Amino acid sequence: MAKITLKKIAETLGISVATVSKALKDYDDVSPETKAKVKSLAESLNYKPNFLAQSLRNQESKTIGLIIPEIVHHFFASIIAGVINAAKKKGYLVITLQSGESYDFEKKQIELLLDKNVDGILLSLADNTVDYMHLSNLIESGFPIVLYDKITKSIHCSKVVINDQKAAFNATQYLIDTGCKKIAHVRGPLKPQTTIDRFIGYKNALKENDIEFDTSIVFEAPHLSLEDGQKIAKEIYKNHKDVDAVFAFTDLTATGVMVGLKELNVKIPEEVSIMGFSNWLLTRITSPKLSTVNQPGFKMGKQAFKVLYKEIKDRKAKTKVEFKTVELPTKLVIRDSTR
Amino acid sequence: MAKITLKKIAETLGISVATVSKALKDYDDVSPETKAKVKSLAESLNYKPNFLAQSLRNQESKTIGLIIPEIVHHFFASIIAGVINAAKKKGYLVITLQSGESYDFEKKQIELLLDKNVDGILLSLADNTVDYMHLSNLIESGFPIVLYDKITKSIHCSKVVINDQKAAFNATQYLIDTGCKKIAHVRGPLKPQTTIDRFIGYKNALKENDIEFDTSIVFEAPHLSLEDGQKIAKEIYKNHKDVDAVFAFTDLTATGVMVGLKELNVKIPEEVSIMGFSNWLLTRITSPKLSTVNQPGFKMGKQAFKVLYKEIKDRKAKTKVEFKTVELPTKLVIRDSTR
DNA sequence: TTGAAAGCGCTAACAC
DNA sequence: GTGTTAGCGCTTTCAA
Repeated sequence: MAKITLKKIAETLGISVATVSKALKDYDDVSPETKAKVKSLAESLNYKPNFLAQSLRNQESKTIGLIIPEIVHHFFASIIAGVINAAKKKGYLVITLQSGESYDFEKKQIELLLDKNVDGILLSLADNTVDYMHLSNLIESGFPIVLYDKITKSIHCSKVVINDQKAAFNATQYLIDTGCKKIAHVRGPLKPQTTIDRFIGYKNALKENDIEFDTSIVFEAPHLSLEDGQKIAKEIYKNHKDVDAVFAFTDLTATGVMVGLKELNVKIPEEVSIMGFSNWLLTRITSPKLSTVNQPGFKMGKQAFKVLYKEIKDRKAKTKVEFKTVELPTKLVIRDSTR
Repeated sequence: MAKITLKKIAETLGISVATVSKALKDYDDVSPETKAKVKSLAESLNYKPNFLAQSLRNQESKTIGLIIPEIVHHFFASIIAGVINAAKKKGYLVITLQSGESYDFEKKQIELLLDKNVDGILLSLADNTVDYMHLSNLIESGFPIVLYDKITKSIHCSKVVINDQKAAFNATQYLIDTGCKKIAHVRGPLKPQTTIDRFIGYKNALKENDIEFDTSIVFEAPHLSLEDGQKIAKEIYKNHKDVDAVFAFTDLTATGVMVGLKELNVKIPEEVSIMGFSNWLLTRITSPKLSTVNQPGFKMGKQAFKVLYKEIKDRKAKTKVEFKTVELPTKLVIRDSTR
């Protein structure tokens, strides 16, 4: 089955390609009769415009790029789903690429996407991205780009984030409200803003409640793994017996702490409350079930696309583009690992 | 920064566009000097060919489509990662779309991708896909398409699968070898081939070991959810006290069975061994840790792309395309939920 | 109301 | 060795 083109339609109808094109787009300088003829033929031949040709001509590919740190990860996978979902509604397709938390990859992926003439890019910064020249240049040149989740204040563009500070504050406050007095915190690797923000939220909650901040019970989980959590559990058990709650940067690590403490016969939540972050699937499977903060990945993906879409439209229309930062609300999900 | 085109280079150098194009492609009918000039200018101007124009001209987009049943799913996410990884190595980008296990979506997504001139499609059948006309037409027309994971025998094209029968056989055999006599099976929804194959593997293992097949201890988990498993656990506890092992279609359901039985004070694995399937993250978090069958998602994604890539190349070269089915090996992962 | 012509950026057959 | 030309399929002036 050879491809149906405008030309073919034009030829069989004995009219010009231009008229066919216009007829199909409902231009009002084409007679109703011609329109009808063209449309019905196009329909019956199952004509599909050639996207490539359209893109080349219109300078837009109706495709966006999505750079994600790790695909195999519940939260990020949700984001992908959200982006694809929102994009489809506007006739956009999405090319997904993985940065693997590496600055070099991140740069390369952006290049790849630009080479492919995507109309915009959705980006979550790799953890070790330190300079932002590659981005600020792009943005300055007028290319639509929206940062999501892992962002940086050093870059001036639209962003979609979770209010990590507030979320962490609420989580910590909940622990305090349920009678915990000595709350440890397991933080992630130093660099990303999320690590910093959740840490600040935690500290602020302590301060607000006149609880002394004790730096010796703030632990770093370098890989945010289960094993990291288990190690930290031992450390807590050994040197910080008075800890009665742990607020961890992410569910997996929280689970690690929980598993570790359970192995040492610490009762959860009677002796120690555990609070995670993200609300992954696994939180419903641990025993006891993990209390956590719901991080709306799917919504974030949708929202990020919407913001990007608006920017793409605005730029096309030469409207002034206003950068904005959208903050998505989180919700505490209280299960059985907290008192 | 206006885009650099061949034309611009040609103009500044005072030569023709054609020569520039050829020089950059190292055609040997261009003088070394010209080549050098062109290349160095292109380099310094940071010239990037326009993909759209190239695609339009060459009738290939260097993009493939990937239709995945569910993105937010450990196994499928691994596949996405594998595909993207392999594709990148060959200069291909991938557009991911989700079928949500719906036949109608599946059809629509394929259309979308074809409209976008992708060079090939990787597809895992939606569970409720029943007729295959949309596919067989495509394949007949010579479009490269490779089925992965959920396939059907009714379609003649290349496929990448796990040997589900063998995997299930081995899993069941292991249960038998460790002394289990009455092994229940929790199967998935009826339609997909995977459900059937794992069931057959289970049955074959029983037969091979002269264990009577008892249809009353084969349960169906309609949603393959944790809850399904929990319900089945109750049923087993109530009406089939002699069951001493459960082989479930997937880890989540296996976990459900395990959680359900534990709530009824059944000892795992002493009284009942539990075997899952897939080796998701959660298997390392349950207590006891779940024994399971490793399903190599990343590898499957890589392999699927490779097969598709070969087909794309072969078709371009007008070589005869030979359909093949690649079977990926699985591995038993024995943890603590089995004796 | 219609169509010829130009052009998006690139490639390739062919002529010089 | 280099350039001319034509064309991939589409859109959009502008002239008829």
